[in-house]
Amino acid sequence: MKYHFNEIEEKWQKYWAENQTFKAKNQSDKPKYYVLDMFPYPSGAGLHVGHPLGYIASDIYARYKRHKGFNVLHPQGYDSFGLPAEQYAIQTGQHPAVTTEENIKTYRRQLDQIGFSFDWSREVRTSDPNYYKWTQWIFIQLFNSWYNRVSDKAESIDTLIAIFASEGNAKVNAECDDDVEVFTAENWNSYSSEGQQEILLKYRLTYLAETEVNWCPALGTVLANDEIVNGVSERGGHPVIRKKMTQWSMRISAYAERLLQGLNTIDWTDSLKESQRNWIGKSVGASVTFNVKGHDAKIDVFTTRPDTIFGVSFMTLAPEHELVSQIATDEQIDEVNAYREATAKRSERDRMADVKTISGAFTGAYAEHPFTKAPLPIWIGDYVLAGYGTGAVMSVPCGDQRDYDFANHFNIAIPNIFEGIDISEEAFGDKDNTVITNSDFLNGLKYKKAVKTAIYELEKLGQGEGKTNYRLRDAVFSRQRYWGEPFPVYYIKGMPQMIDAKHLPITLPEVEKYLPTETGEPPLGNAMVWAWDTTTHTVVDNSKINDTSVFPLELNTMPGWAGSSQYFNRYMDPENDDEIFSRDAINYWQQVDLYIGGSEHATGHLLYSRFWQKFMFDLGLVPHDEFAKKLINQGMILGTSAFVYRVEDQNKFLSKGIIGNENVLPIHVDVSFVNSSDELDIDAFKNWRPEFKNAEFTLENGVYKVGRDVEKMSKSKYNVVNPDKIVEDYGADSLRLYEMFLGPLEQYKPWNTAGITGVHSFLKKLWKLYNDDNGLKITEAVATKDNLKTLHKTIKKVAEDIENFSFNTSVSTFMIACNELTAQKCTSKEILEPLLILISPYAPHIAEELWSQLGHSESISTADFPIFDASHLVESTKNYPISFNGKMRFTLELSLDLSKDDIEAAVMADEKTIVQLQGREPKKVIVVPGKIVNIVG
RNA sequence: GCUGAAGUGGUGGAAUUGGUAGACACGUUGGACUUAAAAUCCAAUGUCCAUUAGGACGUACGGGUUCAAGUCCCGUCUUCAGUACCA
Repeated sequence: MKYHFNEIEEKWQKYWAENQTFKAKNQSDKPKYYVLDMFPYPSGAGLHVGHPLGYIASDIYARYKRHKGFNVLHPQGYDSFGLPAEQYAIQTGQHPAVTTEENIKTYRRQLDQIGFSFDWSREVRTSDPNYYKWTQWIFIQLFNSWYNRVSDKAESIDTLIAIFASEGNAKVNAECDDDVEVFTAENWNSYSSEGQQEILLKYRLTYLAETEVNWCPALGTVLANDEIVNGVSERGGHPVIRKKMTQWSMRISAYAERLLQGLNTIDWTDSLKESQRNWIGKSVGASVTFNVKGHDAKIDVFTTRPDTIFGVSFMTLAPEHELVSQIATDEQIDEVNAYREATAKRSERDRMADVKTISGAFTGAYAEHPFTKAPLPIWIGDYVLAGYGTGAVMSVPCGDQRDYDFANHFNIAIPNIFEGIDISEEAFGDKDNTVITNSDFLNGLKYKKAVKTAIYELEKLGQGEGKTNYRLRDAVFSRQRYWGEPFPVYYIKGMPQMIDAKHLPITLPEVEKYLPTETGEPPLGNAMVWAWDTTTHTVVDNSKINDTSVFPLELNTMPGWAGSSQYFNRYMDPENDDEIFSRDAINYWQQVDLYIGGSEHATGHLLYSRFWQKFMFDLGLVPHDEFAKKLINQGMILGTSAFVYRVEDQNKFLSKGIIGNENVLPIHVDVSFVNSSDELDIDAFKNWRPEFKNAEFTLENGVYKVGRDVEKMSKSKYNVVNPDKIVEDYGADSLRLYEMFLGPLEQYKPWNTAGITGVHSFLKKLWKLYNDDNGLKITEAVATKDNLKTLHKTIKKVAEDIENFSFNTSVSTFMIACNELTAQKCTSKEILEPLLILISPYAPHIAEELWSQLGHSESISTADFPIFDASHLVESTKNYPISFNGKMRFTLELSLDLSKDDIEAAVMADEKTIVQLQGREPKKVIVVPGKIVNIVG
């Protein structure tokens, strides 16, 4: 019988689906294990060979864990809200739900043909109302919570209201807006309901506030910081400007310290943890208050170097700083305004690109040094960012290069406070190797002591205190889009009200157009039925709005990360209509044991999810405040693009090797037109596009050679390789093995279809090990010593590889085992049966087929992983004399229960001692004459 | 600039973590089978010297530790990724 992979794979995929082989139960005698993939956004282009890489790895691990006796949860779903479906809808009028459904079908077909062991009965889709009901529910929980710094966790807003009503807010230590005023219990009780709501909004974990946001005019929406790359939008690369808008925000900053500390408790990659640490951006220092001369105004600054307080010679404010217009003098106001306008016009990108040019303006005002009372000129400059710290700095030119350059440029004094340091050329930024001088009470102190002393003195003066600052900003949660979760929010007199959770979900309304309205409202402004009736608790026609019982609903929708911030918990109990998940389900599955996904989500999804998980932990909903114990970043599979070279202004193409001094333009050409020797199929190319129909080619050695380059796989680069084709030609098992064989999981590596013949011929050889022309050739023959050795070294290596996620090397191990057993003419069932179990996580279809041929009626996935027996690896005693540097050296490979002392004694007695074999694991003893150097193993 | 990862044949990559560098695969070359091609199988394949036997060199570069270094230490260079006027 021949290896008909297409038939075999179809057969077993059908079998798995019909028998629900991989359905996980929410209780079991077995230990649980939760393996999760980052769920995909179902794009219209379908999957390319790069997408399944992580899924294959997690599938291998999940199948391995099943063999190892675990009850494995391995679900999959779709992150199905998002921009592309909406933009397609804008262009075509097609409802995003329709395109999304189509795309999901394609994805599902493509995923199924690779043979994943997903439990599809637990599928979730973020755009499904039964799912986003719970996204809305969490939003309501966040709205109804505040962050108590004393207990260091989120608490119900009711506890805060009780405190306000009994003692006011003076003693409350909460994470809240900066501008809350102090009030007493009497004040509170005298406020109107709206007044109270307005105050509470400043404390809630999700709040409505006028914030400066990243506005992308081309996309017509705001973006979170992590959605902006190099000053342009991550999607589409459109310019982004700063704009003030009223938006929902998430008070993630309340969790900054816990998000930072939590990193120490989870097994995630160092680079990813480092990214999150940088994003959170903790810095320890002090806040210092400077009085402005002749004004009531005070300037608060944050500094990490309070020890350099006597080196301050001026102040710099961000141009956008709110004090600027107040304090600028009449003489300077024109210059100041001109400068502010000039910087406002510059886009984020310009400002980032142009960091070398020093610019600024003098406000004419002076601040007062807290200790010396000396006047300090107040400048504005765009090197100070409005969005970081307080948007103002105390400038210490001798200790900070930017302040130094600014002072130099505008001829401001540069006092030196570092003993014996020359600052005539540049600032001195090193904090550890000097002593402070010219600094009154700090004279003679070193950095650490000076910082403490400075903070102590500032506190005594009431003009400063020790402070920790975080770069992490609150996350904007409103998007001016159609295809996202609607907020469960309506407005009474402009104040947001939550819809009671029992009336969820609030489903997306139908709209005629997916664009913003003519008045600039978000797309939901086009909806005709989008008002909340508080008597019937239903969404009703807008015309019924009367501001007594029917009110307008929120027009924004939630951002892409809303739906992905809790999906991993929902998989535990996805059908539950009464709760987000049952207590039993979460207590059973606890948290994700292994999460595999791309590192591009480091500061987005992975940070927001940790935030929501911690919040849900505070509410007592989940047993762990980290959602994923271990996380692995799979690398990306890159495409190998091909180029043809067109002579400038002509329809002539030069083969790669003969390009001389001509000006040629490289053009991406579809990789399917090129063979493995980089030769172009000229006819296919000519038929590709009309403009190439009459193209002329200059060949080398009779062929046209293309150029090659490794790039990200993308439609526009014509380097996409479709897994459908690979599965058709070589089978899913070959695809799975080859993706693993390509290299280490975490690494970025180029795809090269040519190499797949290696793993494919391995599968054919494997098949032949079990079958010949007469059918199955397995016998009950007793395994030979060599057979057993091959099997057990394979068991050992494969188990180690899977535990270490070194899937690439196990593929080699299988090939070696297969070759060895073929050479040994092994037909023994005793060997070949366990071998199948080893291979089945990697190549499940062929393993299932051969397994059933061996007479099993149950799926191979129910089989136990073979047990490793080291005794089969034991060699007869060997004694290798190796000449080294004129000395004799021995490497004894042995297996023994002898202690190190026994070996030592034996070797010391006689250099050529042969130690009798007695035990299990082989050991290697490195010996030089008279001395044991090392015992390995 | 800072942070992190990495640098091994023509190529993708192994190397039990200090113990025979280049496993395994692709590619290339030669051979077998075939009318022929495909498929399959066999052999060779780090570089240099040598007819052979064999020898020398070799893991980005320069030093060091060690009986022993791709692996550890110091310095230099290069590449990739993230981040960036963060006070």
